[in-house]
Amino acid sequence: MSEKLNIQDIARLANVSTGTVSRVLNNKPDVSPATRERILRIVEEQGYVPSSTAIGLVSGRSRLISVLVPALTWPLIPEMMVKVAEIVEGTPYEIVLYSISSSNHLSDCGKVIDRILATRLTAGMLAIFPGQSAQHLTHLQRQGFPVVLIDDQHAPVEGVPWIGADNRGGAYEATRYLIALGHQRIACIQGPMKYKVSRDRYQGYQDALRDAGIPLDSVLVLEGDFMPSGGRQGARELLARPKAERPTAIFAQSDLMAYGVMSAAAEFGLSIPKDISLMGFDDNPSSAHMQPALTTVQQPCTEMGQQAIELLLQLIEEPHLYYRQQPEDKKQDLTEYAPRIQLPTNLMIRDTCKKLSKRALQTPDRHKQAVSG
Amino acid sequence: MSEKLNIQDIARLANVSTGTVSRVLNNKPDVSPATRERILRIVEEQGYVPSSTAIGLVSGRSRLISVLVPALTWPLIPEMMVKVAEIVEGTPYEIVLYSISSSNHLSDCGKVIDRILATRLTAGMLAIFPGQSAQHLTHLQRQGFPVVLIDDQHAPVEGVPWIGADNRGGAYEATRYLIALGHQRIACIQGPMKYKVSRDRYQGYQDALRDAGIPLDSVLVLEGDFMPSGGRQGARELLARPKAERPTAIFAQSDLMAYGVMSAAAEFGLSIPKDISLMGFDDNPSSAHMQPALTTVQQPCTEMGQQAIELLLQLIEEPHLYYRQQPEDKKQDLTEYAPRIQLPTNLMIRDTCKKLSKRALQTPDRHKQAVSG
DNA sequence: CTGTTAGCGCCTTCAA
DNA sequence: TTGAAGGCGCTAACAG
Repeated sequence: MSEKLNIQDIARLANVSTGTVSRVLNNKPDVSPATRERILRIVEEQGYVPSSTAIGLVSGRSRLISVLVPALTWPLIPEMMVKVAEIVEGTPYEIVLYSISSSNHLSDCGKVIDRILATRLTAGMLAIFPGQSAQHLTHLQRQGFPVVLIDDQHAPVEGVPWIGADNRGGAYEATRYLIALGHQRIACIQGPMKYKVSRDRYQGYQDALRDAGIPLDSVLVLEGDFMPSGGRQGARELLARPKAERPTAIFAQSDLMAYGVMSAAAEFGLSIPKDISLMGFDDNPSSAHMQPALTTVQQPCTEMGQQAIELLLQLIEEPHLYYRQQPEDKKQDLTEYAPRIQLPTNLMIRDTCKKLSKRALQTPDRHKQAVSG
Repeated sequence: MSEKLNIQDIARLANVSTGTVSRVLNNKPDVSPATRERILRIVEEQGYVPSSTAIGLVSGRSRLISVLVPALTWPLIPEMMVKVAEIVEGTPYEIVLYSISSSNHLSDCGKVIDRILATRLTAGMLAIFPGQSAQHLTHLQRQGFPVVLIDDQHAPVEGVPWIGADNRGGAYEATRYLIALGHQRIACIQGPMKYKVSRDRYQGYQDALRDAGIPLDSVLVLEGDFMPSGGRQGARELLARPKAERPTAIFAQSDLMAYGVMSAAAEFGLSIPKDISLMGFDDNPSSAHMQPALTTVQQPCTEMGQQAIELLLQLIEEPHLYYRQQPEDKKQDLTEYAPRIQLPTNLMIRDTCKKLSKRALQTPDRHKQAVSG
């Protein structure tokens, strides 16, 4: 127990060779039941656990999985990690955590990734919201190193398995809900439009308006930064307008921005949802605890984490299901089999959206009602 | 680049033996500058990175560090992890994440820990808020496996390095602040008293009242569960009382419970801080975004993470600084050198506490003013 | 200064 | 069904 024992010690104790012990440990056939039994008993008694390092060296495969995350403090990352960790725990694998903090400049980030590949310490990688690093990752994949991406900033890349949320659908549903509540002047505070996620959510917003026959009013669309300050700033701009030009609802494309909207509303002495309705996006854990509780679109964090890690494990364990050996090319090809999984979001109706009273409805066209989607 | 090359390939390319390459790689002396230069160049050119697995096997030491965390979704854990990850990134070590989810029953947890020790996959362990598992950990430490604890549920154990926050001091300062604002009827919604953290915070509350000459009123002290529902329930009980018996301030011993208090206040149509002041504890990231922004006691997450991981790295790299070989005993002893580090908290004054208007002051004794601490 | 050799703990042929 | 032997990639003596 105290002094670490090795396979030879077990072999000696069982009066067999190390080869036999190894076979038992790896559930290989061709071992007599009696011998197997005896060895197993001794292993148990001695609390022997094989050195994963040695196994890694000799077998050439690793039982470690890289998980690359942006700052752990970023909303929803912990939610995903919980599920990922839970699933990995049920396997012989362990998670090696690589955190791309903001302080790592891009160059470092590339180095980190190169090192991950070079050392071959891990058997594969799950990259969550890799941002700028996404490009480096496709490189890994092309070298035959299994990578799965959970991303929302970029469109899926050829050949790299990709998991994401249906941001367009979520925004569509959220906007449609606001419309159903009677809102027509619905402002949209976007994220940075360089990100696919922002464009997708904006698209959903646009589509819902269009399907309801509400003309898009560009003065109601502002670009934010996904952070509270961006939401606050956008809301201030919106709320400073004369009442007739003010939106009756604000759709903040992230919960953090919604928090900023709430504080701006307080500044203006406006009450949510009485004076103005508010919709968020993400469903950060704290959103349910806001006063009033934030109505928002829940990202399927758990499912994304689960799908992604299960896919990665499969890529690692059964690469033949996905990779094809290119006869004339030295590299492997996953192109045609790279899964793209887009998971549905979930509208969380809480207390920040209110049915618009009749008298507030004063737009010319209101002949259509949204039903599609 | 594509086919992984080993130290022999480099040796061949440089026309030297593997021994020499190894010496260069490990910065050993006794290599001619010219040779060293040449080898380094080739290593660089080829993008060669030694196999950490092989190094681990031959040297008997690991470059992996276990970090044991409760659910990553628990408040403040990500904040600590960020700093831990950042520091580890500057070392040759990597983080292996073990998440003790609530689904793991205690038995499993013990198994996880036993396995960590048995496989010797990692060189040491940082355990953050290990809860019930703390007992298993002392066991590890005793086997000569470096462990550092960040804990608040239990008193430091003999021989196990321990990092914590000054919960008593934080609660003392918070209570004193409320008193300075003129509050005398200050309710305290505690965490479960089986935890040291709850007792410590309660002690701080008590001490501050005592030092201010305010008698402790037990009807103002309720036990909660650190969760929003506990805070809500406690606040409902408090706020349902006739106004004269109601507290003028509530000290919730966690931010989550403070959120519950906020929702209870809203139910009662009470405004914070106009009608009642509220103090939290922890400073969850979202607390600054609450409406109104929550005044609370900030836990030194970053510092705790930093101190803990730096200590652990030192224990791993320079065990002689801490361990003494016991001549007659097979085990090592760290008892007398186990550091106990208690870090100060930080009062974050925001918008949920208000100076009590004079007319509300109607208690008999108000002769002392708190100044100690 | 540099090459050679013997393992680290294990798995995997190849014989027996 | 089992044992013996040869590495996996690297480091650490020990020679030269």
